[in-house]
Amino acid sequence: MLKKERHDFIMRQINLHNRVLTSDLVQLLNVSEDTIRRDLQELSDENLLYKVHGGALSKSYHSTFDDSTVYAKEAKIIIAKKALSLIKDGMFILTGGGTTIIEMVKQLPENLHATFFTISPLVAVELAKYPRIEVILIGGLFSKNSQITYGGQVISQLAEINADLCLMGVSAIHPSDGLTDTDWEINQLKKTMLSSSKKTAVLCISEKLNITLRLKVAGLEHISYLITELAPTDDELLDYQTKGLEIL
Amino acid sequence: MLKKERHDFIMRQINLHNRVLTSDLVQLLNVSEDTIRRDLQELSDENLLYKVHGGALSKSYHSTFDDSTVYAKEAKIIIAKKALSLIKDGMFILTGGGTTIIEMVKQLPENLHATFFTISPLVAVELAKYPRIEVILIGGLFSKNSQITYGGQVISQLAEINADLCLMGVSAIHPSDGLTDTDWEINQLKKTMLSSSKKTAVLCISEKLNITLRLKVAGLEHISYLITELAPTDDELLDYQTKGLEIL
DNA sequence: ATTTTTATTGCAAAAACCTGCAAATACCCG
DNA sequence: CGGGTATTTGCAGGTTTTTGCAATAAAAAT
Repeated sequence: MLKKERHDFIMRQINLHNRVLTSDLVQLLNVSEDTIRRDLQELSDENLLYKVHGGALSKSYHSTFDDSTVYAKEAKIIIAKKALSLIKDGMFILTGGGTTIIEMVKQLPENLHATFFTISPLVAVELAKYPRIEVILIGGLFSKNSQITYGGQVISQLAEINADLCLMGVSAIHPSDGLTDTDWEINQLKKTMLSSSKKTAVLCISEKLNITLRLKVAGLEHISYLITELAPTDDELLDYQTKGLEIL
Repeated sequence: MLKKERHDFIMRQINLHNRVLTSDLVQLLNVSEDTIRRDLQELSDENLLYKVHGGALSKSYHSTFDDSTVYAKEAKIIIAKKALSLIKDGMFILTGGGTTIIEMVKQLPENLHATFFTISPLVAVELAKYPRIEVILIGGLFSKNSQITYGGQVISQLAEINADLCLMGVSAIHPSDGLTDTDWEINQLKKTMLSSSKKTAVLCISEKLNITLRLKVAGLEHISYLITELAPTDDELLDYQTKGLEIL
């Protein structure tokens, strides 16, 4: 293998996973550690990556996407980890958009083998980093605010899907009012997503609990799992425990 | 064996495998290393391949990702500005993916009023920043390599569109061989895009000129505009000027 | 504090490269 | 046809690049 090809390979790995380990590259490329280290050094000299002990990191990831930009990131990672327990190899999974979902996607196990349907381009891009995941992006009008596709075309495509699990972020959830939202289009969309999946998990940080908005999406009886960053026994979740959904 | 034949052989190897090793060529062509080296040097001088230590690489196989580098970014901005002259208020525009297209989108006038169809989530996200642009993301299978949607669903949706203008990046273009590519799915896609638009503009940095890849997308007669970073009168473009397309 | 892992440095062998040169071949023109 | 010129090719040599190894330093991990 030519050196330039090795460099390209390394950069591809970095762009894909945002990081790369020296030891992995040694195996993958079948050369000595020294060679890899020198490659990383050269790429680092060219400002293409950020070299650290043990490997290298994507430059863009660390300069532009600062951790602080994602609100409540800690909480979202906890939620993501819980959601993972619902995901099994071979599943058909439908996801919405939103930062919580994206955070979850980033936590997926490297070798998960599954099929994802999504209405979020950003989720699709994240999912594409996993070699064994098949990604189907549902197209249609693109919403500037929520960065997801919506509208009749999306809904009619969703209607044809029958997923094992739907992972959905929400704007508001309430013990008796259920899921609610403010945007009519998004509302329609979420209803359709619910009916296109055998089970639905709602991912939601605790500050969205006990809020009711204008438009009703669905009652809690249509939700299978509620996932927050709190312990399932937390006081704040008491009111939800009797509603027939499983709290993670 | 004649020198020209050797050159052709080498170019075939390159177009086929995207790379070639000096040592392999020595064996295959049964000549000395020096001869091969000289051949590669000459082909490199003619801008037909990319010479590296140990062999040579296809120029089109410049791995897609290098956004932190300013690699050809200047050129892409020039291209983008030229492309803008084709875009008018009220148009229906179809775009592919790729860094050149994204760069172009970033240069759009703030208040452009138009409808964009795209198969690239990243392009959609960029377009969504413009308040008066309507964005329709065409959904389907999502390609991990090229970060665009593809497959039957995309094609059948494209078939229903009739855009005023199609803006397309390319892998390779050649005066007589026209547009070519390496991936069959992408190939199908591009063909459909061409037939879904009244006019087509090809955006392409000059290093992709005069390259032929395995699969034919379309002859130059199906292209309306060729946009590179070079002046329309540049020598490198001479061969294209007689082909009935407009060079910007 | 000790062990393990990862980095750095210098070195040497192998591979690839370049330059100049000369033999062989092809080409041109009277 | 034949002599002169130009091109092509392989070779000899010296140079550069690449790569793995060993010894040592530095950083994590325990």
